[in-house]
Amino acid sequence: MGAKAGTKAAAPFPAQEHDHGHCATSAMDRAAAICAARGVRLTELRRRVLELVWTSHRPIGAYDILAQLGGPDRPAGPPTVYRALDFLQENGLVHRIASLNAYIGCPDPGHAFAPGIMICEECGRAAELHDSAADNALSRAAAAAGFAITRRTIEMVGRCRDCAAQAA
Amino acid sequence: MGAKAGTKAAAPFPAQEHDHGHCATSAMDRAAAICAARGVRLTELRRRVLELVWTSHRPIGAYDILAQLGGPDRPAGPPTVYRALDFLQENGLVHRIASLNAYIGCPDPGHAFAPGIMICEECGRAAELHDSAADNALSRAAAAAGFAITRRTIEMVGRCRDCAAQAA
DNA sequence: AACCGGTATGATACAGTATTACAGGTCTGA
DNA sequence: TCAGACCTGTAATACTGTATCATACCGGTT
Ligand SMILES: [Zn+2]
Ligand SMILES: [Zn+2]
Ligand SMILES: [Zn+2]
Ligand SMILES: [Zn+2]
Repeated sequence: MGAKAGTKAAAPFPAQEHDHGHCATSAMDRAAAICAARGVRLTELRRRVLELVWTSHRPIGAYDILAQLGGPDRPAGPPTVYRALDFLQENGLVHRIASLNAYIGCPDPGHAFAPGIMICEECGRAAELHDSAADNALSRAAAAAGFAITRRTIEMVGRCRDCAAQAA
Repeated sequence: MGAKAGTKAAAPFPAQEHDHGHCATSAMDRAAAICAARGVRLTELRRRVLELVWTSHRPIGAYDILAQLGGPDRPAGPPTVYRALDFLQENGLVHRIASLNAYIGCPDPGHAFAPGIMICEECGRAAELHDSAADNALSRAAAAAGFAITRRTIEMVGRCRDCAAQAA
């Protein structure tokens, strides 16, 4: 049951045993295309940071990225990674997760509205949730309180389908 | 549509010119009642921290509280205020706002589910939003993705009714 | 080629937020 | 009273993010 989905709605959490190399390379391809279309530069540094974000489906902290950027011998400075992350966020290629102080690659850059983020406390993976019914309900409720939303953050912690199945 | 609300739904943002002393003292009264009912101790330190949180409807940072706890001469240590804030959160008396690293007093302790938080970028005030339709829509959408929510964070930045009226 | 403005990166220092570890104090019930 | 749980103080440290200034790169112009 669950996903009745008239829409294609790519499975939010990928299968446990998937070809993650494909996730990563296709994310890099999409990023290159988007940057080209926007006329912004996906430099070597930004590419490396994005690759590090995409090493798994688990959110990664800025300082974890930092530690892997220059090797243990020649560490980079914090601004280096924060600037790259800012660039990637501005172009919708990564999302920041406020409740974790961490970053996750966006599997579908270009979506208009900020997605909800589901975080599995079992396996540590995070995935996006897009649902117009929930968006609309929230907007309506805020509007009823006289509040006009300009940005929002929705982060959910819980248990993903795979981990629930494994526990049973 | 929107808030059909069979519930009373107190106005989320208080009027600009309200008797805020009343907000604060009634919050302290509710806190005392809740702690008594739960058999936990609302100590002097915890009471002072809660009062500082309630000095306005604007979220306040832990270090702002810290600075006001012992005067500028004898500042308290960070664990002092963090422990008090942890206690207040556990008992539902304050909420943490992840996107601001700040804390806000809960005007209605005891509500079962975590509220959404509306943050006005104009006046800086924050208020809770409770809406069962939005809650349900989000829960349904997550369930459709096979995700079971145990905690959630919903934070909205925008413009409150008062500030919108003032701008017009 | 030499120049130039805009953009990106490097490097250092610092600010802001939160936790760990340990010691000492206070309350409460047996 | 005494033991044990709970609460607070203090110091040190870890984690997260910015400010500042200097240098390097890139693309277009002369
Ligand atoms: Zn993958
Ligand atoms: Zn999981
Ligand atoms: Zn008030
Ligand atoms: Zn406002």
